[in-house]
Amino acid sequence: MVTRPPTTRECVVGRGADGRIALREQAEDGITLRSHEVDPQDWPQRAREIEDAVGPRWVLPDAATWCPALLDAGVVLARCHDLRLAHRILARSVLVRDARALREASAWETPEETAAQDPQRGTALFELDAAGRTGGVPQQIAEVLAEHARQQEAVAQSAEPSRLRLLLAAESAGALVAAEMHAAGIPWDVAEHDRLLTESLGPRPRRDQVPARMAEVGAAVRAALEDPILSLDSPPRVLRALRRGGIDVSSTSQWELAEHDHPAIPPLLEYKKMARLLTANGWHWLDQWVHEGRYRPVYVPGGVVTGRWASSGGGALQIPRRLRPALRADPGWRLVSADVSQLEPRVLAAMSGDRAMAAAGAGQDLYSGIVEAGIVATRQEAKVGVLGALYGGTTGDSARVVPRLRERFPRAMRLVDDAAAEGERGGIVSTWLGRSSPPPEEAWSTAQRSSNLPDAGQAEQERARRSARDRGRFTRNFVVQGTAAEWALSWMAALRLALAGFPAVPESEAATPSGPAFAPRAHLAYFLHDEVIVHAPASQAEAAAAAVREAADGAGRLLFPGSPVDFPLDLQITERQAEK
DNA sequence: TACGACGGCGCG
DNA sequence: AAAGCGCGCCGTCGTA
Repeated sequence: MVTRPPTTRECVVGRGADGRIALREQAEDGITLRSHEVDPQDWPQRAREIEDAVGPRWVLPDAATWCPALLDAGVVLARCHDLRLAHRILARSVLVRDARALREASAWETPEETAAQDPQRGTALFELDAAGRTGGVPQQIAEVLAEHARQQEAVAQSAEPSRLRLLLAAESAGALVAAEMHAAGIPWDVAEHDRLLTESLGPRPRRDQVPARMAEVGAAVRAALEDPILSLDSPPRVLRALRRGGIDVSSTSQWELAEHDHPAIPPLLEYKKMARLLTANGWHWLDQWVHEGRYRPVYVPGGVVTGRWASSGGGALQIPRRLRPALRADPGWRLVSADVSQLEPRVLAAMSGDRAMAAAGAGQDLYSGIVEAGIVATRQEAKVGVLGALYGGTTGDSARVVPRLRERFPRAMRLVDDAAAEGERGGIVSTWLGRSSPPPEEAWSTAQRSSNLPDAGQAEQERARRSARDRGRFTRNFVVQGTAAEWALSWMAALRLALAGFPAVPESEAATPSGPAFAPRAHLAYFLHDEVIVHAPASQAEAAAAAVREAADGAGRLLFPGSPVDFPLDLQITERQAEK
């Protein structure tokens, strides 16, 4: 029997005395092996040494605070535990049997998301607020260690330690990915973007002027409505003008406008499209968010209650499809773009163990599979029905199709129906790995209770029932959307590690500094719920594509061992994104 | 003048 | 076409 000396598994990071950075290297069982402090200017180098020598799990107060400076110095951490994100999950997961200690550590209860980040701002490691905290969470090493201990205890005593560990690892990997993607940026072709804008709107006008084509189209609307000074940017005024012109609409939304036949309608719809493009992704956006050929949005991991990412500034999750051609690889590089087909219904099939639903999607388009199984007549019906099942559709086609799905996919439908019922009762639901939905607000519960009292009026009862159904639709979707987010995080986490193992390509292939810490190798560049884009040297594109596929298979096996559900990808290697 | 609500629309 | 879920961002408008 050989006893090996304990090896470092974790390195806890915080602030020490006199502005120094404190490190605690710990063994598997939490025993401290080494405790030291470094000066801030030595920190990236020391982190690199520890990373290379040990490859620990880095326990960080908040990866969003710590990673930028490390990445600036070219240091990439392979694994971390983000205490801020983990706290949010554990403090309200129903799998945690006793979350009191966590909830009492109120300094870790931070707002849902960070403020929009000024893209010009530097990445100073520490900007202390009045309470001596950075990024809203405590940084002092003693408090960092205390929180880490609370979290480990909470997980160990939970009903499902292994699931929660997976969730926290995935969430933390996501935090690293977000920091790295922000540092790397998305390769963006400014000239192509400008060309698309000019094509649609006319050439870039002088400051605050309306682009020429847009002005023409606006003039056509005013002429058709015989209102020469009408402001088209004010829905109420446009609505009044439309009604004066004899067009009976109740709003100015495009789908309602599209139903009417009037000479003002086509130019108005076109104007609205143009205005949207100009204000959301026009030249001003380009100036603000794209620098040196890179678009750097601010991702907010865990920013949505379901666990999806949000974004803050730059509109990372809303890039219009028509601008996709501006996404272009560097010369000699490629974009490896992949999205998962019907991620949410597949996740539902897997988590519910619904074999019929798994079979419908096996190796093919899930909606077509539903048609082939004779459940509905058309792919469109299948899609509307499935979306209705996931979102709680009660009208039109989905109301007609959902009962048929309930008959043929009873286990899948029971899972979402149960989640809805739980939500309507005011209960809490959880994702596959244990992220729990927020409890109802106090006002909601009060309204539900009072509507049950004998003297409650008809209107009050109806209002309460409607808000119960609203909440039911939220919890119905929460379990699926949240589990899909977990699948996507697992996918990215595996992919990230695989790409980090790619060799750096020779200098000649590295046209522009690229990738995490600007190593010239394939790296993640974009993520959107069920889609990733890898920016890869041409020589690594095929290998990156294989890694994307393997990571997707791996995510399925990790979350749903033994499940027959597959997660097929639509994958393309291109120099420029297609418009789609 | 500042700010939140809201309409509208982009994304999954 | 939207519907049924989750977002962010822009501009307007009413109110403080």
